[in-house]
Amino acid sequence: MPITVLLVDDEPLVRAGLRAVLEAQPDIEVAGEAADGAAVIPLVRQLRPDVVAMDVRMPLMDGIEATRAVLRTVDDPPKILVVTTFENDEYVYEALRAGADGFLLKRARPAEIVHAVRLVAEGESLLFPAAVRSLAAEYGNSAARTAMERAALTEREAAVLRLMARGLSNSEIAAQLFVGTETVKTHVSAVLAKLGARDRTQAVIAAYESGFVAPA
Amino acid sequence: MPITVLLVDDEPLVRAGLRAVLEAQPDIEVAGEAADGAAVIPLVRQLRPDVVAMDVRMPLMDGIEATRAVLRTVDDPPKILVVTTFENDEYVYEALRAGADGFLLKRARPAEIVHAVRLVAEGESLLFPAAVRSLAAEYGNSAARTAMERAALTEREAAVLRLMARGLSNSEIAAQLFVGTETVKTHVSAVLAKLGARDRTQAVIAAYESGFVAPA
DNA sequence: TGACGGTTCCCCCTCACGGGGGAGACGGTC
DNA sequence: GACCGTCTCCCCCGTGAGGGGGAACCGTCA
Repeated sequence: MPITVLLVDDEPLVRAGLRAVLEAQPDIEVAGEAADGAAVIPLVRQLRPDVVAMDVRMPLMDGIEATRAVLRTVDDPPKILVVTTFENDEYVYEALRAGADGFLLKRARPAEIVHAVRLVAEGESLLFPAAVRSLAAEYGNSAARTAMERAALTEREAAVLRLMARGLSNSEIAAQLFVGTETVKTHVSAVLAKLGARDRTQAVIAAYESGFVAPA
Repeated sequence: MPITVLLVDDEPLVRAGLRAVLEAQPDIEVAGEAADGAAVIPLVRQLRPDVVAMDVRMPLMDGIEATRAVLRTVDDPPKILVVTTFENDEYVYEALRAGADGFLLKRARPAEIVHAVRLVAEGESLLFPAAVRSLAAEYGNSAARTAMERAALTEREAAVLRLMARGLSNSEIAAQLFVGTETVKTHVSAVLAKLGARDRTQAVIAAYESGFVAPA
């Protein structure tokens, strides 16, 4: 029998995208959709999906509260796959602490999305960002890796570095993280100091060389 | 004949969503997709779409620059529909100033999305407030590679880019190549223009993503 | 209670960066 | 000869980046 999935996202476009990607698979079936966390519980009770693909950032009730609510009030709850746009979204960590089984980046390729759904359906839990990071680091060169490990970046600094490595300016990073540009500058300075980099270009190079971010 | 649309968004999920929504209409046809602004111009020339649905926030070349580039370099250009998550996204206003014909919120309902495409295709421009979102780069993004291939850097420009990708400043590159810093600046500007990069950091990212330089 | 690290934001300051021009020298091609 | 691309260098100019301070809030932990 197919894996049944409930899609929860406030953007119809994202729901349509997930539906298109998942329904192309013979073993996966989209059982229903919801536009907000508040609608999830009755739908889960009614449809009893195997997996809930849940956006973290939603109006009214976000993915964290919705995750908690589902796990608390439903017997034999579905696996919860948290969907997010940003790496290192602190909402994701909260959702994982709340009991979600894995997370999924919206920029993932269709094949990766399908893979993630199958994995959580089978009871595997997807790697935490930290695990992914250390895994990736094993493939980097050891000098850069140890530099990066010694760096011991905070969550916020790591998030800023990731966005730097995507070519974003300080003000763009600020918009992404919902903070002021002065705050971003503080984090950027901390990253540069910890990595021994003179400017953001050198920091991005270090990120690539250490495997902190990976090319194609 | 159907309205042909080119989708430009860095998130595969959003592209899939737009495609699903638009292709459900008999009079609309998705001619192609691109993950980054840098890939838009050749695709527009090749496919000659009626409408380009373009995300504003993209790595390497954002929707604003891409809009400018298309309008400047293509004869009989397509209508450009800017796609965004946030209302009041200053990027959207910039894109409209750059010559975009309308904008569209990602959280719009499918019917509204279809309506917007039909309207701009007919030559109407729509300017009601709304928004979308999206960001992030597709791993293994072919846009960077093709951008690099199309770039056709001269020997000198390639040499400068290699040194940029080692973290050298303009004056250090100048010393390394035994030329003046003004000369280096000229080459750097040429590299940025050819790669569609906004600054040296984005150029270095493109160099890594395209395999022009490889991590250790 | 107090210390501390992390996050947020503010000030002032300097300067390398990158865009906009222009220009001369060289070598090929038509 | 005229033309074009490449490489070299020059000017002015605005701004984003980054350093050096300081400060407030919060949770943790001793």
